[in-house]
Amino acid sequence: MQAPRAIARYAKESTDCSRAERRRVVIDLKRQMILEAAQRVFVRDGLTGANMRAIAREAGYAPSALYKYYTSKEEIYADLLTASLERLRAAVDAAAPDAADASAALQARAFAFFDFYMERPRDLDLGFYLFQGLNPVGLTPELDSTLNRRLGACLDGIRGAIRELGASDAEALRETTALFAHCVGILMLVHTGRIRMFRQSGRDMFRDYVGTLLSRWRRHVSQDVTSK
Amino acid sequence: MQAPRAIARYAKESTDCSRAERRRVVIDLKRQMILEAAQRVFVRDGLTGANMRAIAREAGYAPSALYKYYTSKEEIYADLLTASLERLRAAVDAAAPDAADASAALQARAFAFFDFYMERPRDLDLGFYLFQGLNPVGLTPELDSTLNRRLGACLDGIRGAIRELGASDAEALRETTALFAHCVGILMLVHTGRIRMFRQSGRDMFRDYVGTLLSRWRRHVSQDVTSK
Amino acid sequence: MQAPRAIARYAKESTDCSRAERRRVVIDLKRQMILEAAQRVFVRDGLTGANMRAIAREAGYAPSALYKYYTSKEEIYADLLTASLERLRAAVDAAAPDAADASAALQARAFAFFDFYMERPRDLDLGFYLFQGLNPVGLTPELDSTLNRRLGACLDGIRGAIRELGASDAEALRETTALFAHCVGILMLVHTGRIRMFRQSGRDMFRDYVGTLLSRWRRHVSQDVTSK
Amino acid sequence: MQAPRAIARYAKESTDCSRAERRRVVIDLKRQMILEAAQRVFVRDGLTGANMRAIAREAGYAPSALYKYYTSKEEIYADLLTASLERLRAAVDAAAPDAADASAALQARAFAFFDFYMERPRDLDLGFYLFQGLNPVGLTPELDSTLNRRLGACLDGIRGAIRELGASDAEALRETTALFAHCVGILMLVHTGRIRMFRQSGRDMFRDYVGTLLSRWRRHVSQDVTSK
DNA sequence: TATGAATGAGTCTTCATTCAT
DNA sequence: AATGAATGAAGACTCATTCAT
Repeated sequence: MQAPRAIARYAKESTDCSRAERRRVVIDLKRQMILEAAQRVFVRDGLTGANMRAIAREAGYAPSALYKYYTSKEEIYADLLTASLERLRAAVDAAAPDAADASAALQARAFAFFDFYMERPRDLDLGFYLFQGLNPVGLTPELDSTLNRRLGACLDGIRGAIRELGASDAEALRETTALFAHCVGILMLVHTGRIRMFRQSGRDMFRDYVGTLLSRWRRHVSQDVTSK
Repeated sequence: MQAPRAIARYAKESTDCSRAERRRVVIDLKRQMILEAAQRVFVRDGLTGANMRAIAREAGYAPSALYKYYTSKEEIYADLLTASLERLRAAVDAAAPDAADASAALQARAFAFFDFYMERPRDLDLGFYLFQGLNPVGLTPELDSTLNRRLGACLDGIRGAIRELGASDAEALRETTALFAHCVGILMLVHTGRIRMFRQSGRDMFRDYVGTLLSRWRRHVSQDVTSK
Repeated sequence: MQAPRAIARYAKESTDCSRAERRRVVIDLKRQMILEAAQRVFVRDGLTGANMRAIAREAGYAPSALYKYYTSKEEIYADLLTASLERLRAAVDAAAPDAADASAALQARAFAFFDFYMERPRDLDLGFYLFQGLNPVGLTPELDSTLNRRLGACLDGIRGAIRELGASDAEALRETTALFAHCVGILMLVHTGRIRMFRQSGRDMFRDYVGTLLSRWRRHVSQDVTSK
Repeated sequence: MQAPRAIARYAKESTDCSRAERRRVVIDLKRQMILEAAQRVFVRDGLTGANMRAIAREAGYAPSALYKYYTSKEEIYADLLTASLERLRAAVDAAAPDAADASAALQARAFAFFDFYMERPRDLDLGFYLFQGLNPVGLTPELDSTLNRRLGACLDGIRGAIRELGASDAEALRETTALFAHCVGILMLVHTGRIRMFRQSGRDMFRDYVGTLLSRWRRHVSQDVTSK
């Protein structure tokens, strides 16, 4: 599925045909295929079930072959999260491509974010595992900042929309952070099943929060308008 | 820490000196000490590092000796969380013993809750692990509902205060759940270090949230007053 | 507390009152009680389930207390088999107390033997375990010959009856051995469930064998008679 | 012993040299070698001593390496018994290839059976252990019936010979079962050393039994002849 | 006399990883 | 480029036994 795409990408992008370049592309392709296998295993068996054997089997490789493309399990996990964040960004960006109305854009993007994890508990797992449980070997400072940047990119659209609603840069950042935290909190509750104990709906709760957020800044906007 | 307390408890509570009673107390004490060792291992090495061998070593036992006091690893984990929730409850209850002012009580309790986990990231870990990752063997329905009840008890004071501010039962439950979620979300951000990326302070964020919550219901109260 | 009671019991049973003797009696009594507990555990849980913990629990002792009366698990097992063989002998002896008719006596005793093990698979287990699997520590030459003697005593009645049917000492021994072997073989088949595969009844097979044996020596008798 | 044979078998049987085929053969060979190591450990240390560590050591492997070839200890045990029964069948079949004379064939096969176990007490152990003590995990109904069939096959030749001597199907089955039981019983006596106590020779006893059996059915045959 | 505490050797099994080919 | 073979460290847990009290 992905492979032909990668080939296509290669055909398009690569004009020079140096041997090293070709090799690089093939390796990237294989890494991609391994990653997709890992993703399938992850979705199927979760964190505990996703071991090198299982990933290798799913990828059609012997376990040892994986080490040609990834130096450790942690590296695969890290790449998996990177890809996950990439998909998240795509989902959020796709939510409000033409941000005519800041308020609508904010809502659309926030829900895109929320729903992405709501529907993909394994991606949430992965994020938490990597962001906190990852082996020192795996979580290099470089990787950490890369992941940060990717996560930040996912939230940029939301922050932009809040700014458009009249918030300063600092305010927008604070609100975005709070929104992110609230989102994460609700997702944890849902994901661990604790939400049942409160007899609430995660999505309704998130809607409430976004509603409050919007009203806060819409009022602000009108006040601004009024004050002019 | 705990050991002297346990001894003190014994001295206070136990007036009869029956052998069985005495033995029970000693066993409880040892369980407590093992638990504390487990807690230390947990704090030092996290979830993955907290295996029976490490706990035994920390407690000064051979691994097999632990099984006199706990029938399985999961049981230790479960007790660890139970104790953690108990400490949490004590912290929250101690925060506003005489709830003269509902608003002040809410604030005090909410911050007690927040600060407890803020200062004890491993307790948070533990809660998440147990609430989601615990072995089917360990997380019996009974244990699950016990843990739920304990967590609920921690939040009861907060819910009560919100009700006193004029919220209905259902509203108070929703607000409490949202507060809990927000709290959890911020703690995750802090705990995973992601908060740095947003250049925010977790505690300030939480203060903001509680402030908004308070103003929402204080206004409500005054509206109530006005409407009368 | 215990002493007076023990003395009273002893006063009934024993006539000489030396301290050492008294102690001996008490120890034997306790050994007996432990043995009975072990027997119950054995019947309930089989060879694999019969560990020191279980035996101690059943006997109302702490595991370590057992070592005052038995120096090892193997010793308990050995005593268990000794007692089992004793019961077997009682059963066989009780089968034909007044051996008027040698043929009837043989039949009665043989079936007593067979049925004893037929109804008590655990005793069979025990016998095989001890006779073959016992730790070198447990199976001393003395014990071995004791067990042999006890087993021999169980078969004496049968051997005597065969002799009465006209067999010489050597012939009677050979026939008894063969009968014993046949009996053991059938019991193994029954006990392991293999008999089902042959769609036969263990008891019928044994009856056939005894029938053949009887006819062989009854004929012999009549031939003797005829030749006179 | 077996290894060269396995290689020879490969050389003979395998004309196609596909990689998979070759690999299959090597794996079979290694399994065979592990099996032989297990067999040696069994013979040396008996059932209780034959644990994975010991087998691995004997085979020149690390314990974990065995799991490439066998998924569990029980599987090794099962294979061991299967191979044992296979060797037994070969021994019995080789005993009277051209069954010209039913009486001679019966004798030859019966003794082949008897001698096989007489010379290999551990195979007997193994059989009993597996047929009764095997873990539920290991003794699946399929395995059970396979083992039954293999054991049955070993006795088919004997049963056939008895039938040729004039017994009906049912009679032949009964006699075969009885012969098997007798054989097992004697072997147990020999194997546990109890036979010494009776001062008999196991082989002589078995000869007697077979003699009686033969005379019973030979007479039958002549009676048949006479009645014609 | 009996106990509770504790141990250490042992059980099977899993898994990430290495290395010669 | 890929593999199969193999490893070693680690996992939880059991059990007979010892010893101070």
